Amino acid sequence: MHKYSKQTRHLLAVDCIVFGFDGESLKILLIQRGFQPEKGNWSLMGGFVQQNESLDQASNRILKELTGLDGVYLEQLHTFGDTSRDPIERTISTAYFALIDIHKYEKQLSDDYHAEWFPLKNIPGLIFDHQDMVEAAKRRIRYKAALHPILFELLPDKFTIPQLQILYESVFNTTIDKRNFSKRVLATGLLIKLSEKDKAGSKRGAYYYQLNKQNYYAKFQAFLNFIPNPDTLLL
Amino acid sequence: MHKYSKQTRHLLAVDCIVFGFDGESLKILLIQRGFQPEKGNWSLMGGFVQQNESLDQASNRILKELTGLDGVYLEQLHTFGDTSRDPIERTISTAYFALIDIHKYEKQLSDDYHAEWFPLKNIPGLIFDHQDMVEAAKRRIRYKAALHPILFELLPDKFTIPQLQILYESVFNTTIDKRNFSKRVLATGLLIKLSEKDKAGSKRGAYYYQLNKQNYYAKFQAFLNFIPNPDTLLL
DNA sequence: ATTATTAATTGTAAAATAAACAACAAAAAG
DNA sequence: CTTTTTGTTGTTTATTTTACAATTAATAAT
Repeated sequence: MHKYSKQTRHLLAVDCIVFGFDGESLKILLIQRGFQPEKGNWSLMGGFVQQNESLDQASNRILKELTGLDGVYLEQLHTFGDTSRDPIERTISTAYFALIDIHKYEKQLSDDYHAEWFPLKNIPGLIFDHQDMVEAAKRRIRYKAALHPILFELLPDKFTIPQLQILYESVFNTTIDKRNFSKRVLATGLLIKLSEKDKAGSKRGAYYYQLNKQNYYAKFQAFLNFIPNPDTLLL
Repeated sequence: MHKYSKQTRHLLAVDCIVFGFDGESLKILLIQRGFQPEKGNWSLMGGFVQQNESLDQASNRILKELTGLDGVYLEQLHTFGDTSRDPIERTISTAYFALIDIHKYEKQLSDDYHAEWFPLKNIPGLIFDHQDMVEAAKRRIRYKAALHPILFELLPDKFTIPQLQILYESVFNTTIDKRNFSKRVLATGLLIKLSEKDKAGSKRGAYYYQLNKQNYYAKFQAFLNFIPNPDTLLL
């Protein structure tokens, strides 16, 4: 039942870039495409948008179907609409990126699905324009993480400050002074110190911290660096 | 010739939020929708994506068809994909935002087209989810302008520092100290002082400035505030 | 011609923030 | 008990940001 009867209709897809952190480096999740063309080649998790679902619903559904991941941080990135991006038939694709705690789903991913993690610095050739999507996602995650505390989504519920620092250093490909880093993150008021220690990484052990969820939401938007007195802004 | 033969096809639209600045307040451009449903009601500039054009091409074409605007700053904002956003038939729409010098096109817009400028603080009811799109565009322009010098796109080729300040103050809905503001913008190295003055706004007259295009592109990406030593980053 | 008015231009001191820098503590291994 | 390894903490300096007001240039008014 086409009401706008004269208009062309298009194929619409969703592709998901899933970031994970294993304590050493930032990785993304890839699968081998299960159908022609490019069957067997590495690909992002993608699929077509159905008639009765929103883009957000489609991205969640596709991610779950292909990896089992559910209820994770998922955010729309960009829509890729070049006419020849899919050589078979024109398809517009909206890319989403996800941030997950890599260990939380490790077993599930390798047992039930055939997804594999690849370090960002060593990504195989990807189908179509998926390489562009990954690049855009890398830029976005850096951009956003420079202003908002989203990287906590990549860590387990309990984490240590050295772990957090390694994460930041690997996302931004830099090194940060230990003293200044911990001063800085503790000053945000986002962390709650636990009495328990993580003994895995060192002899002495490092204290676990948890996110203060309340402050997390409250401070998520505090970022306008260029503008003086951001508190006086009517947002 | 449908190669992915089993898949549903969708209507795809593009909607453009055009921002302009008249020296006093930030405004957006609206038109009265020319066809049913909602004919005659205020709407963003929108249209359907054709088979043989990319999204970027579609947004440029639609903007030109409906307003005559060509070659302006246009950037993809977000894709709105709720199933019921268009009550007639499901349509996914990718929103773009544009920044233009309002005076440059003032006559053209009112003579040849029936577009009208509305101050951001006084926008009429809009069709469909266009209000959401405008809100998202406002957030994006603030976000981006806090980090990148995009607001210059809203000004004429020659502008004065007081004009620039009013623009920033109106985008961020705040007030800024004159001395600190001019120190700050001049320190960016983005401005070239001209010998000519603008006598319109005051008796004394304010010097015109121009953008230093080279520095503009070079410094556009300099923003990573959270991260120390951004120069050492491998981008 | 003098004075009044208006908006543009410019500098400095104080405060806040960020950067540089190293010693000590805790626990395990030997 | 000594060594080794990694976690934790503080101070000084430099840089950046903020707060704050007098002067200048031009026109308008008398």
